[in-house]
Amino acid sequence: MTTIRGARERARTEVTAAIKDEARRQLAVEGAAKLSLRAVARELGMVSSALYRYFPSRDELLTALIIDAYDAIGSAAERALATADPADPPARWTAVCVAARAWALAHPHEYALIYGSPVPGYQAPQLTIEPASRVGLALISIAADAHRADGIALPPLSEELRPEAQRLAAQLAPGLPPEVMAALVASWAQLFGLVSFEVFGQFNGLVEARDELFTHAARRLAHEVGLLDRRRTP
Amino acid sequence: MTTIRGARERARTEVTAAIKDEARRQLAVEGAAKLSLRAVARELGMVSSALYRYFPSRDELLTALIIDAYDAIGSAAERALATADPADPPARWTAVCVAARAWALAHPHEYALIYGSPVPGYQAPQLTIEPASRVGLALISIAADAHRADGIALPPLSEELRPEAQRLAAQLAPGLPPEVMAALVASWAQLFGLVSFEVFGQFNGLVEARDELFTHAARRLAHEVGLLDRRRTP
DNA sequence: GAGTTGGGAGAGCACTGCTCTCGCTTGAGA
DNA sequence: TCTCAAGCGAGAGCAGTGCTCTCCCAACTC
Repeated sequence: MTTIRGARERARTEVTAAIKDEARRQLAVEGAAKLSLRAVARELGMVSSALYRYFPSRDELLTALIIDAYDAIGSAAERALATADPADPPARWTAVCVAARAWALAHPHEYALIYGSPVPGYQAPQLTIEPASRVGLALISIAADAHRADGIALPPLSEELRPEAQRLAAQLAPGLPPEVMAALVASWAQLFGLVSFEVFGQFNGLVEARDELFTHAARRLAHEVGLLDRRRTP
Repeated sequence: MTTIRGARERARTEVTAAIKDEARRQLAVEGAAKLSLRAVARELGMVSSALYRYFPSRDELLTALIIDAYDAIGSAAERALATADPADPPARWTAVCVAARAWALAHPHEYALIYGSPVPGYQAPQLTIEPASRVGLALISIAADAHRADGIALPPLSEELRPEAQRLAAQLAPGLPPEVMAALVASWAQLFGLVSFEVFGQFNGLVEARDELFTHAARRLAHEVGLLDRRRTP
């Protein structure tokens, strides 16, 4: 599909990328709320109205940045998963958690864009839900692999929660016990609670040894979804 | 200290409260980013510059709302703690969690103000850290009470994390084992991860039985900090 | 009662998102 | 090859924003 496109089309994708890059730059400095279309245009040497040829509104620009951010943290997680020891599920789990946290700490404003307060009046379009699920899917795949290899057993769920967990398991990881599925969804949210507290400054002046606390918590989460450390329990 | 103040002073506190109320109203409708000083003033029948007699800037108004929000969710948690069965630590824990979640779902924009992305360029002033810790302190007190009553034993921490946990325990709950303290801090962040995912729409189109998932996760968190259900393990 | 202070009104500045119109340039079809 | 619609940048303009400054009246203090 790398046909030689016309100059116009090529220019369009280049300008679009330049706008996103500059917007990301301003995002990193000032945060989403202060991201200004006019300032982006100014920095790019164009007039603000010209920018509307590429993004119909400020919200659309933000949506593009949101999708890119989801993809960035998602691929960071997937890269960590690919390089971790396939035979050590807890290590794979913590590797993904650590990678997600590292990306968040390196890109706090982009992280805030996707895991902070949703932009006012803004409804996440269908387009974002697929990239948004990549980290979660990485976590699920770890549990699914571990379950295929050794089986995972967790205490049974309550009557009220089991059907939901079964539905989710059927949808996302057929064969995975509902108990594991429920633990996965909860752990997924809890993981980002840990990251958000750190990125958003909730630990400021309270927790110092954040690396250690995070890896400790990530390991406990792995235990919570039933991933057992073979080195301890062979 | 309820001395009869002059008309001026009384008017000042009344107008200040009216401004905050109207701001909160607009916050609930549009969200923090669209909260406009001019709109608040307009709605109150005053001119925008007059509002600056009460709040030196938009950020100061937001800070006031933030403190109020922290106090609101904090007192909701404390109320839940006060009415729960004192002899049942896991029940006390889940009661506090459920109360915090209920407040968040009822006041999503105020919740976003305090647990979402920090307002751009905004540094939380010292004033906010005390009200911000009320929910956390409620959780800590549950574990401290349970530890005093029955003792809590958890697996030992790593060498790297123990000193930090000991420091935190000495500062916040003298006598509490560092293992419990570390679990508390992590659970505190994880709790708000669950709430944030729900409030910010991360569960949209994925998780339906949110009440059940949340109470399940809250119970697991209680277990994680070492609160044992006596009815199951007498 | 005189003087100080608090606070509302209004104009104004620099900025924002967004629209609309006016041209120039590009590229596809006749 | 020529034509003509589509793409796109420039500029002006609108309604809104946070914030400042000046003016002036009313309230409180001495």
